[in-house]
Amino acid sequence: MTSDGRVARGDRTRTAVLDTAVALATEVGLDGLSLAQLADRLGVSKSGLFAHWRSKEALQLATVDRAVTQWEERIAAPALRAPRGVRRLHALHEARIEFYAARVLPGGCFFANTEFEYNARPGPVRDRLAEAFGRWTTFLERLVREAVELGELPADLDVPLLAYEIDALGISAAMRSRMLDPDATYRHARLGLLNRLRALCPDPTLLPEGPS
Amino acid sequence: MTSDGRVARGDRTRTAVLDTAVALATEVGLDGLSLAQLADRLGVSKSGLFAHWRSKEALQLATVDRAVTQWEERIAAPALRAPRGVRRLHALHEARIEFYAARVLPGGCFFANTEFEYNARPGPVRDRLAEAFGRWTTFLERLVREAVELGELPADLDVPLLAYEIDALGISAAMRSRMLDPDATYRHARLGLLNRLRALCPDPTLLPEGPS
DNA sequence: AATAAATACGACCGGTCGGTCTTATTTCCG
DNA sequence: CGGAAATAAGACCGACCGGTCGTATTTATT
Repeated sequence: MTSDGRVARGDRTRTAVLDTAVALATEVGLDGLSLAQLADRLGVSKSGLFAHWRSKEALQLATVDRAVTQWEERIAAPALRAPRGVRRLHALHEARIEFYAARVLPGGCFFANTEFEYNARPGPVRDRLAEAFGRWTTFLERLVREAVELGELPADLDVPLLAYEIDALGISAAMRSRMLDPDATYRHARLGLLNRLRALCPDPTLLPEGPS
Repeated sequence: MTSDGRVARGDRTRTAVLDTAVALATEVGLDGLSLAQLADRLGVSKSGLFAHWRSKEALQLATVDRAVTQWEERIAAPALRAPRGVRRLHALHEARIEFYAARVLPGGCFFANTEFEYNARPGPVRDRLAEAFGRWTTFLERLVREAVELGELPADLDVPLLAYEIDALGISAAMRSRMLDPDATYRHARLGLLNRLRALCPDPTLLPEGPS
C-alpha cells in the first residue's frame, strides 16, 4: 500500500487545473493565460497555483503535456480501434474533425493556436510544442506507411506528402470553423480526405460511401 | 495644389509604424503587441503613437488593414500578372510560399497567426480579421472558377472544395515551416498543389514540369 | 509675420502582471 | 496522538500595461 492520499488528491487537483488551463489557453493564448485569471476561474487563490507549479513557465509546460494527453485520448485512441490502413487514417481524421465540431475547446484546437502563437518565440515552451508536433507528424506518417504496406495505397506514394496534406486539411478546419461558416468547413475537411483516399485506394469498399 | 506636407509626412510615418506593427504582431501577437514596445522599436515615444491612433484597438485595426494591403501587393498582385486559369492559381500559391520562405515576417504569416489568436475573442478586431479572411476565400474561389470556365479544370469540379484545399496547403506551410523542417515543408506545399492541378488539368503544358 | 493644425514629447495615473513571503489549515504516516 | 508534509490563503513587491495630460516643436496657411 504505497498510495499516499495526499499526493493522490494533489494529482486530481493538478489534472483539473490543467484541463481548465488547456481550455483557457485556447481562448487567450498560452502566454496570455494569467495566473490570477486561472485561479479566479477555478475559485482558488493565486498562491494555491504556485504551490503546484513554481513558475508560469512550469505551468505552461504542464499544460502542453496535458493537451497532448487529451489529444491522444480523444483523437489517436479512437483511430487505433479502427483496422490498420486507410480505414484507420479515415477514422483519425474523422475523430479530429468531430473534436473540433463538438466544440470541446472554446478556441478549437490547442495545438494550432499555440503553435502559431509560439512560432517566433524561442524558449522551452516553443521547444515542447515543436516536439509534440514532430511526434504527431511521425505518428501520421506511420499510419500512412502502414496503409501502403497493406497494399491499400500505391507503393510509390510520397508518404510524408500525403501526411502533410491530411494534416493541412485538419489545421485549416480548426482555423476556418471559427472565422467563417463551420458547416461548410467541416464538409470540405471531410470530403477533401475522402476524395483523396478514394482516388488512391484500389479497394473502394474500404471507405464509406458518403457524399460524392 | 491640394497636397499638404503635414498630412503627407503623417501618412509616411503612419505606414512605417504599421509595417513595424505587422512584423511585431507576428512575433508577439496582435494583442500581445504593446504600445511601449512598439514605440521603443521605432525610437519614438508612446504618446507619439497615441497622436496617430486614439487607442490600442484603433492601432490593431489599422495594423490589420495594413497587413491586407501588404498581402495584396506581395501575393495577389504578382498572381494577377499571370494568365487567367490554372497558371494564375499556381502563381498565387507560389507567391505565397515564396513569401513565407523569404522570411518577410518573423512570425511567418500575419493572418494565420492573428486568426488563430482571435478565433475565440469576440470584438471588432476579430470581425475585421474574419472579413479579410472571407474576402481572401472569395478571391481564391473566383480564381478557381475562372479556371473551370476556361476549360482548364473539370466542369463538375467542387470549386469551394478546391479553394479550401489550396488554402489549407498554404496555412499548413506557415505553421510547419517555423516548427519543423522548413525545406521539406515548402516542398510539400508546392508539390501538393502541383500534383493536384496536374491530376485535374487536361492540358499538362499549362503547368511547369517541376519534380515528380 | 502670425496663427492654427499636426506631430511629438515626458510625466503620470490606476490596474494587472508574475512572483515572493508569511501564516493557517488539512491530511496522512509513524 | 503527535509531527511532518502538502495545500491553501492573503498581503505585498517591482515591472509593465493602456491611457491621459500639459506642453513644446514643426509646418502649411493666411
